[in-house]
Amino acid sequence: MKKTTEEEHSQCTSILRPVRDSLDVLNGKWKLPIIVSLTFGEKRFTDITKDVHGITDRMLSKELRDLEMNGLVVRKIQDTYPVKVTYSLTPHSKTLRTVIDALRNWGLLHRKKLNQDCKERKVVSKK
Amino acid sequence: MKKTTEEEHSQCTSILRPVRDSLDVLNGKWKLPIIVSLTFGEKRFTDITKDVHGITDRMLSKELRDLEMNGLVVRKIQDTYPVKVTYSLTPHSKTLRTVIDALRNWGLLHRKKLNQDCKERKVVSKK
DNA sequence: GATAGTACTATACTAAAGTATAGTAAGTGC
DNA sequence: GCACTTACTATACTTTAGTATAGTACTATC
Repeated sequence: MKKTTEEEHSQCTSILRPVRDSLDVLNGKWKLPIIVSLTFGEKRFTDITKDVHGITDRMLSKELRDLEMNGLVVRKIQDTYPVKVTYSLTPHSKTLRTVIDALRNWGLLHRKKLNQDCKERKVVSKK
Repeated sequence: MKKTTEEEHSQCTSILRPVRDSLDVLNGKWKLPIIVSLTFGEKRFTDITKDVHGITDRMLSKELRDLEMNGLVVRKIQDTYPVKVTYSLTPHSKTLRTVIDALRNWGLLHRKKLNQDCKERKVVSKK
């Protein structure tokens, strides 16, 4: 095996830095799913809970606050009676589209792979 | 605001399912950085720690085991004296390239955005 | 013989993420 | 007046992620 060069190492960190910046903002089980839900237009609190199966009110409340602070989600209060609260994406969070598409495609690929491996194992065990 | 239609909801879950499949495998602070490090060829334990700043031995050990179980990393033991252990990507984990590229680009964009917002705030505060 | 490197594991801990359950203050519909 | 909805918050808890520090068994090198 060849030794890791200085060049290679600095090339590596030039990828790692922005990747970790992204992960810092998007980490956890819920943030991206919430954003996916909001790509279909502005939604109310309970509408999001219906899309994102399994999330609790507490988590959704917390994650929406986080996303708002990071400039990825806007909270709007319409002062009708009763008060309506809606959440929507910012232009900035719409640039996450490519990330979501990539994760989606890879998720599909990964599941396919798992099924394939599973089949192969069955064939082997029949011998 | 228009009501969420059934159609929209099922379209949403068709994206959400694979995205969450991906997140289940890739979650946490370290897995993707480790994979990025290994995209530059097979590496030894300490080489990875040098790339991925801040990771502890314990975490790297655990995450490599996780990745191996998920078929994303291969562990090879060369029975030379002393024993050499190397880690490398599988063909399957190489398909993560698009995910990594997307996260990298978004990370760069996000940092740019933060700097911009920071400047604007400075201008405002000068008034 | 001392020091350093490799590839870890062990132990103990903190912090963050996530879950479960309940409650509230407002209004709507019957 | 009663059940129901909306948009949450509060409290308490468990689980997972991550950190800190030390140790081991081996070899290599000075």
